[in-house]
Amino acid sequence: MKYVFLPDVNSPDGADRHIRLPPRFHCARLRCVTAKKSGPSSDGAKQAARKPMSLKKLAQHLDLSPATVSLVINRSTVADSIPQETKDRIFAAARKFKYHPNFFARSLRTQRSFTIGVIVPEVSDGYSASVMSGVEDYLLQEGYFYFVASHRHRPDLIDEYPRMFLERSVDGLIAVDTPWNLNLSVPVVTVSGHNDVKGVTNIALNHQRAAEVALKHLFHLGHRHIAFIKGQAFSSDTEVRWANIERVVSQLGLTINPDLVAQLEGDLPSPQLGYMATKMLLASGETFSALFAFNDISAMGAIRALRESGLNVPEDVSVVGFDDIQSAAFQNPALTTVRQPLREMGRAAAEILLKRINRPGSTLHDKHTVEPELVIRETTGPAPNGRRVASKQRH
Amino acid sequence: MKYVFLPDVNSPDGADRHIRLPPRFHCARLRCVTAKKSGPSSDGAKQAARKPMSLKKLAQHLDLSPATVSLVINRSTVADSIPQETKDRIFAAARKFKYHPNFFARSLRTQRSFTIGVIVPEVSDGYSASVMSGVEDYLLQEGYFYFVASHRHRPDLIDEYPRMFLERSVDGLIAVDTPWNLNLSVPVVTVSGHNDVKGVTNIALNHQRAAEVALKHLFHLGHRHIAFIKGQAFSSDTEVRWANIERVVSQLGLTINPDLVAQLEGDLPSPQLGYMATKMLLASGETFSALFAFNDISAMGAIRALRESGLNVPEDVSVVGFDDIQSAAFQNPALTTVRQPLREMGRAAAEILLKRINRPGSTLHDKHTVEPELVIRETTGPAPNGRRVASKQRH
DNA sequence: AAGTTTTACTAAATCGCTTTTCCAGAGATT
DNA sequence: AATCTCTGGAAAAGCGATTTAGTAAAACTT
Repeated sequence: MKYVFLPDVNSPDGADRHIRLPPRFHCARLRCVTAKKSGPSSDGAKQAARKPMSLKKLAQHLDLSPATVSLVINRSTVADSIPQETKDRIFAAARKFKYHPNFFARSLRTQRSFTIGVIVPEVSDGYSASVMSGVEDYLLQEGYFYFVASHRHRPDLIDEYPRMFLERSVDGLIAVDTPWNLNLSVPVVTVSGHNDVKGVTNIALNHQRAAEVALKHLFHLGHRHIAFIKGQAFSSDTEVRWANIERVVSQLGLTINPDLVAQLEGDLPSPQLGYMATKMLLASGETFSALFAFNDISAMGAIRALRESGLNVPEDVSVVGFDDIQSAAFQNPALTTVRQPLREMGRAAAEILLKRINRPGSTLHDKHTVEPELVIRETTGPAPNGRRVASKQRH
Repeated sequence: MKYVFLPDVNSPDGADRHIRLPPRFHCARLRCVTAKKSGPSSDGAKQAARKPMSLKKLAQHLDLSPATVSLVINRSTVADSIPQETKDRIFAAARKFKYHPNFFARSLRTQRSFTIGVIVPEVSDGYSASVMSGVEDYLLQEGYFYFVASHRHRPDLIDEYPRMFLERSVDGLIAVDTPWNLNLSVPVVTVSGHNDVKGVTNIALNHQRAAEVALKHLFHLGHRHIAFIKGQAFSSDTEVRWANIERVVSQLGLTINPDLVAQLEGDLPSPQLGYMATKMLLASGETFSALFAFNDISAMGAIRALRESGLNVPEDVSVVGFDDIQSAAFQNPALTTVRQPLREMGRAAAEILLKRINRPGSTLHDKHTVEPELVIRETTGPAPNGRRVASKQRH
């Protein structure tokens, strides 16, 4: 991706890094003005014929000062002394002329944009999209809009986008599943944040509980040899989730066989990664009757790999996914998985963020925990009686 | 969802419909000012210590006028006569003080926001998300940001959101799979738009070709009795796609059995809809060896319904989906489907939109067609020899 | 030497709104 | 009668840029 720099012809290298302008800003304006001068409504008849109503013109028409009109429209307490009749006149005129306050003028004045920035790994992956859906829900309801940017795990973009958001004067930021260590001048909320940054609230799953529900479910079904697919290093949850798995495994009196732990490698949002990890698991020659994948996508790949090795799911191997993305339910067989309430997490993020923006003084917790839920579908079943379990057919 | 109205205490009913403000705008400001006055940096030490550098202060520091600094920074041709040395000084100071032009001030002046609005049925569904991914790609690259709003097929929101976007002074709009009949003052591009609106470019699939590749594929595999799942009435593609299917079917010398046509009902983004449609198809008692679904999601539900009736895919019934959303490839068996290049469609939409915004005079085509691609995976196979074909087991 | 360009800038007018401060007149109170 | 308090507004100072229209001095022409 190309950055948004101006054509950098003469200035010393990097001199304008802090002055990033939208490209061709100046030129665009020039063109616009020129066009207007050359012919007010020559051919571009589509453009709004007359300029939109402004406060000043409205006031003029009403024979009042802009101040009065503004105060009334904004329902300032200062306008309490204005008689209802005048107020009615003002509202009527506003409606008649379809008056809308200019957003930029008002934001310029008030230093508030009612806009927040959302940064995600990739808009089109199910995880981010579900979170965003919740974020949007709350924000629009509260009169805020939001910008989205996908960093695709590129460290430079993870740095750049928040900066660009700030240049656009967002009132706050939400970072979803994104490494975060910036300390910005606006409130920030992370969803499944990686690091604990002071002052930013993190919306996180109760990972202890997540590991428990998944592993106890498998345990109760009789599984004792469980394989694992760990997440990539860049994913926020990898570490904490693994720590909790280890804890719960030992609580159950089991041990983790290091040969039955595979790791996702690479940044594709594709089951391919889980497929390859599972191939490695199978190649280890170790036996297992259950597999706990890092996420639903990798679980799907895992199932495919198992099938190809002649193993049935769940008869021979049970598989548990993580997240409960939409397509988890649509699998054949439908995926048993640990549901993260992604939508609610997004909603909570938005809610907490707005609270911080609008009540800067309020006591803030830097953690907000949500509970997972085991969704038992069709990929888990009783452990086979020690007979047919996964292991490479080494004749 | 609640609308973004101000508490409407005194004004005549509806009087402020045209004056929608972000909620609590006035109050928020008041609070902010009050807080500042009561103690400049009392406890909220987190807030930016000093105000960000402004053009005026920068100019003052440089002993130049704001005009000069602005001209240099914007690389106006008017600044051509300024000696390089002075320019260097300006850039150096800008960098030193981390000067960023205030976005609102500049937008207020230039009437450009470098922001566009995107309206989709729902952010978290795979279709919209893929398109958005392409849109984002191009927009961010060009220095634009975008707002997103999901209308969830609510007619009031389909009306309201574009209006709200305009109040925010977006430079243009993209509507994805959304009924559209507004004629706005800014350029609009639709993706899979329903209606032809004059002046708006529609990015559409070559549906003729889509029907051809899918049906010819099935035809060549020997399928002669094909069932169909039609889309919901609210979906943009339903009509045109169906018309093309009819055409291609007759070109192939086949006929459509009305009993083998089911329609998706309801607005869930869930395979449930396809499942039910398929149940109806099976209940009709008519035989079919192939099913062409309206989209991948419904195809997934269809496969489940077929399985439950003891029919294997693709041995007994071949299934073709539509869209090629991400999870299509992750199915077991992986879904054969007609791929819409959603990401590219989004990218094209953004590109065309920006072209319109920046070159209002340029000749515009109100259609941009993209080509589908048949992705043959595992849900289609040769037609069974007239023996085992789908039909309800009516003993 | 006078006129013309060029160079190197600046003044000032917006853009459209918010919000504090002020003010004149009317009515109420002492 | 003098003072005080409401009423009903208006003036004006910004917010932070962009951009047109100059302008004084220097350099160059003729």
